[in-house]
Amino acid sequence: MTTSPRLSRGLRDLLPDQMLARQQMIDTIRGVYENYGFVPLSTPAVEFLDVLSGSAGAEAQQSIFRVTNPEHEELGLRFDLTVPLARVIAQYSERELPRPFRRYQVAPVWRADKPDKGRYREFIQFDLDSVGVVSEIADTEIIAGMCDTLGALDVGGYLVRFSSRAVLNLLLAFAGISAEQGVDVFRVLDKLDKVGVEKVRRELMNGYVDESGDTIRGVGLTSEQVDRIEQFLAIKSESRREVLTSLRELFAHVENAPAQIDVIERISSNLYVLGYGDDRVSLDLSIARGLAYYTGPVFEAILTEAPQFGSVFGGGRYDDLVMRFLGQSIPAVGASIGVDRLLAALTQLGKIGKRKATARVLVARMDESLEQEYLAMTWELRRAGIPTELYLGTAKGVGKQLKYADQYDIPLALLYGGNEHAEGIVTVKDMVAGRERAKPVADRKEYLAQRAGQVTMPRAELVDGIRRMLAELE
RNA sequence: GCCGGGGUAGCUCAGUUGGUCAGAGCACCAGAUUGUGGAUCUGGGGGUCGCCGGUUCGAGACCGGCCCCCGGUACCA
Repeated sequence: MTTSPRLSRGLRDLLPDQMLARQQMIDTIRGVYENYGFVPLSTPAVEFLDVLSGSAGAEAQQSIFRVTNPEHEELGLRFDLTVPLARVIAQYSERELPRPFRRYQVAPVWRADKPDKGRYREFIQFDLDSVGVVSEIADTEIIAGMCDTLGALDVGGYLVRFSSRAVLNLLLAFAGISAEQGVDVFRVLDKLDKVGVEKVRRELMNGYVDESGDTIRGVGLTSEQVDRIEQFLAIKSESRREVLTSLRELFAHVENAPAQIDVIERISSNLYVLGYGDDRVSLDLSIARGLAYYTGPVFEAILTEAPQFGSVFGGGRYDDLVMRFLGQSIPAVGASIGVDRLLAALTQLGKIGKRKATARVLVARMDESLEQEYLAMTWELRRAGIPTELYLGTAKGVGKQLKYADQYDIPLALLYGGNEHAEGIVTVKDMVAGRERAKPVADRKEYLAQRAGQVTMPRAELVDGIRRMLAELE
């Protein structure tokens, strides 16, 4: 009896073409973050359960993967990178980790949720956070970083929308809603994009029964309270300045409103100064974010060419997350990219290269007596920084080896047999040009005779010649 | 979690009232073609018909249970 090769649901392998796409994306993001001067951090996949659990609600607890160890400690796999960051901040002194601590982290996280389209139980997050900065310059920097990252990824159009939990708290005061109800209100408002105003209104009041027969429990607000929420949500403009003006008018009599609105005004103003205009960053008061732990500005980014993928990049300020470890709050603000979700979106938009190989050159082995020549040429190219694969399979024929290059999309094949050896030359075949030129040829003999896409060059000029050909392919 | 639709070759799928129904196309491999990936032709390998049980002389098909996938919906730190 053999073992059936399989994976538990929600888990997947990434084959080389998928890994190359993911790595390319991660490298681009890392480039932006390091350009901003953030530093990398790694934490273990496994944490103590109580460390993970603190900020999570009851249903969040359910989706933690439990882990056992020989000591029978209560452990789990991390479900995000923010909680481990909070642990690190609390655990290391300022001597070891001087503040502000600005770190990036790219790593897998695990959630034992029901898998869905594009949603797995293991996925990569790429986080960017500033810890220890009260000033909204840190928030500005995160939002700008989101813009620059999406720009560098060449995602096409994008829009970073931001709002503020503090402003939403003003709304609670304005509408006479208690803090406990506020949590539910934010959760429901977060669905606005997805389900529309009408359903949100009903869910905020008495609830309803949806098309599938499910009962949606209502929050229990009065009609007057919902009216006030709708007045707030009615503040919409492509101009951040206009939104701020309207907001000040609406909350003219709400206590503390000017100070909180000043915060987002400064962020907006900073962004204008840096050239992040209304076309890329919008002040959208309907942004709430599901997470309970946000305390200040919140933001999320959508792709304007693929809005159905929802928020691909989200974050906010969470000043109290370290509280439960240290008993005191430390200001923090950050954002997280759903790498796999964004990758899925970019793949669908056709913006991801479909590389299958890292090699740019395949050295074919055509004649056993020339074995060491093949080795020598391969290492010559490698030492010149040209990614090169020496064909290691058992096929003897050139045809098989070219087919191999074809299957892996290796653009150049180096052919060196007895003929080339005798003349002191090498033959290099451009696979793409070869394919194009062979297309109209129906006759086999003619096809073979034309040696499509091939050039020869002196053996001594191998490296320069290949380099030139690769440069032309770009 | 709930509603609906599915599961037959690597992929997409056909399979009649239960009785040569283990099939097609594509892909793959080999040969035609011993130094050329394409095209063409010829040949070939491949399946626990999702799993377990039941009905039947006989089940891919019918019945029951389970698993998984897809669409919708809910949840999502």
